[in-house]
Amino acid sequence: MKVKEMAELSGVSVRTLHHYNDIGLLVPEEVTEAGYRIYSDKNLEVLQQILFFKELGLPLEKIKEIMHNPSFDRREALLMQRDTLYSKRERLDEVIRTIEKTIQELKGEIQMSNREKFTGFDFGHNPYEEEARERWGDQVVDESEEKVKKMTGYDQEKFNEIFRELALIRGVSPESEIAQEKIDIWYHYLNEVGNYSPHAFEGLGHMYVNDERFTENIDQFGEGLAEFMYNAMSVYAERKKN
Amino acid sequence: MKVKEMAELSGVSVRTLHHYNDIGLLVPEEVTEAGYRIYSDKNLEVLQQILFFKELGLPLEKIKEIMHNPSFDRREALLMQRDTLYSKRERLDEVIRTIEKTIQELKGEIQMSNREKFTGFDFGHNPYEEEARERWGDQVVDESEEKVKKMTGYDQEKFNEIFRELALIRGVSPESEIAQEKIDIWYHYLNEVGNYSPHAFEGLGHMYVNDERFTENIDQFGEGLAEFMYNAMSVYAERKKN
DNA sequence: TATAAAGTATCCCGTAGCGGTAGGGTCAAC
DNA sequence: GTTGACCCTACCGCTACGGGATACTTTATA
Repeated sequence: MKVKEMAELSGVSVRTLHHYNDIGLLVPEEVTEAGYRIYSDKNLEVLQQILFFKELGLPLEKIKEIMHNPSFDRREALLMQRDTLYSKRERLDEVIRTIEKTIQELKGEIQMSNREKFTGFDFGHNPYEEEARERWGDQVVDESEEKVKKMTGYDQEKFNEIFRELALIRGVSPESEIAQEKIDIWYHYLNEVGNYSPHAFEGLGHMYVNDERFTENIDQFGEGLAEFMYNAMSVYAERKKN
Repeated sequence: MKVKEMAELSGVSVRTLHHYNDIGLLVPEEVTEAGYRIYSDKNLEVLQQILFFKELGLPLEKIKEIMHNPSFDRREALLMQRDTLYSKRERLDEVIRTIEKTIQELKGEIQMSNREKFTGFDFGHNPYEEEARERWGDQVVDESEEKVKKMTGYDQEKFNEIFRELALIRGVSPESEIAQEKIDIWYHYLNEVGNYSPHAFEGLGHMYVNDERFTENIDQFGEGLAEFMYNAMSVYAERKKN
C-alpha cells in the first residue's frame, strides 16, 4: 500500500510517515522506481508497535533503539507495554482523584495541602522509559557481559586483539578498506559466538554509542573507538544488505 | 515563596516556571528589587489549573487564552476538566483493549482487521481542545453577538464609527498617541455596555486575533484591523495596570 | 488518448515547550 | 567576609513533526 492508505489506516499523517522514514524508524518495505514508498502489512504491524511505545511517551530515538535491538521480541514488548499502560492509567486515576478533591475543596467540604494539589502529575524522569530500558537495554548489556565472562582464554585474547587493532585505526574513514576489513573480522568473530544478521549487527553498533556502559568499556581501548565502530558497523551492515 | 519552593511543591521545573512567566501564562504575584520571583498561594492554584489543562493536551497558548478570558470561571473549569479527564481515561482504555487484543492475536486466539489495530490512538484533531473551545471561546463570541443584537440604533452607529476610525489609522504604531486615544474610546465604550478590567480588555483583544469569527468580523472594516487592535489594546491594558 | 485531478516526492523553514549552560548577582550563615 | 545555596537573564539546542513550494507520477474521466 502507498503512504495515504497507510496513513488512513493507522491515523497518523503522511508527513509523519515521511518523518519516520527519514529518521529510519519505519522504512517502507519497498520503493518504486518513481520513488514511491510501498508499505507492507509487516510495516503496519511495526507502526502499531511504534505507536504503543509512543503512547508511553518514549522518544522516537529510544523506540528506534529498542526495536533495532537484536534481542527485541514482539511478544515481550507487547506484554510490557500492556503493563506500562496500566500504570499510566493508574496515574491518570490519581489526577482524576486530585481534581475531584479540588472540586470538593472549592465547595468547602474538605481541605487539601499544597502538596496534595499536585499528586498525579508526571514530570521530569519518565518512569516508562526507565522500565523499557531495563527490559531491553540492560538485557543486551547483561548478555554481552555474560558472554565475556564465559570466554575462554583464547577468545579473550582474540577479542582484545580485534579491539586493539580497531583502536589503532580509529582515525581513518569508516568507509575505508582497512576499517571495513577489520569490521569484517569483528562481524565474523561475533557470528562464531552468537548469531548476528547485518541488521542486528547495526543495532549492536548503535548501542555502542547509545548505552554508556558499552561506550565506556569500548573506549578503554581508545577514546572515540565506540563511535568509530558504530560508524564502520553501519557502513558494513548497509553494504552487507545489498 | 520563591521559584524553588514553588517548583518542588508542584513538581514542575524552575525552568518551566521561568518559561510560563516569559510567555505570560503564570506571572508571579510579586517581584523583589533584585528581580526574584515571589509566588503566592493564588499563583499555586493557578498553576494547578494550568496543569489540569495541560493534562488534557491543550497548548499553552490556548490555556492562556482560556484563563485570560473575561468569563473564565474556576468552578466550571474544574468540572469540565474532570469530565474531559474521564474521556481521556476511556480513550486510554481503548488503547489497552487494543493491545490486549493484539496479544491474543499473536497467540492465534483471534483475528484483527487492520483498522482495529489502531483504535484508541489519538492524532491530529484534539477532542479536548474542541470541548474547551466550545466551553469558553464560543461563550465569549456568543455573548458578544448577543450584545451586538441588543444594541440600539445609537449604539450601532457609535460602534461602527469607532471601528471605522480605528481602521483608518491602523497603519500607525500601536503605541502612538493617536492609536491609544482611539483605543481609550473603545475601552470606555465597552465599559458602558459591560464591565471590563484592563486584564479582561487584553483578553478580549487576544481573542480578536485568535478566534477567526472575531477576526473576520473586525477585518471587514479593514484588513489587519483585528491585529492592530490587539496590539494597541495590549499596550493600553499594560499602561492602565500601572 | 489526451488532459485534468489526485497522489507523491523532496527540500526547507517554522513552531512548541522547555533543557541546559554560561555569566553574573544575592542572601543567609558561620 | 567569605562560602555555598539560590536567584537572575540571555541564548542556543532539541524533538516531532506541520505546512508550503515546486516538480514529477499515476489514475480517472472526457
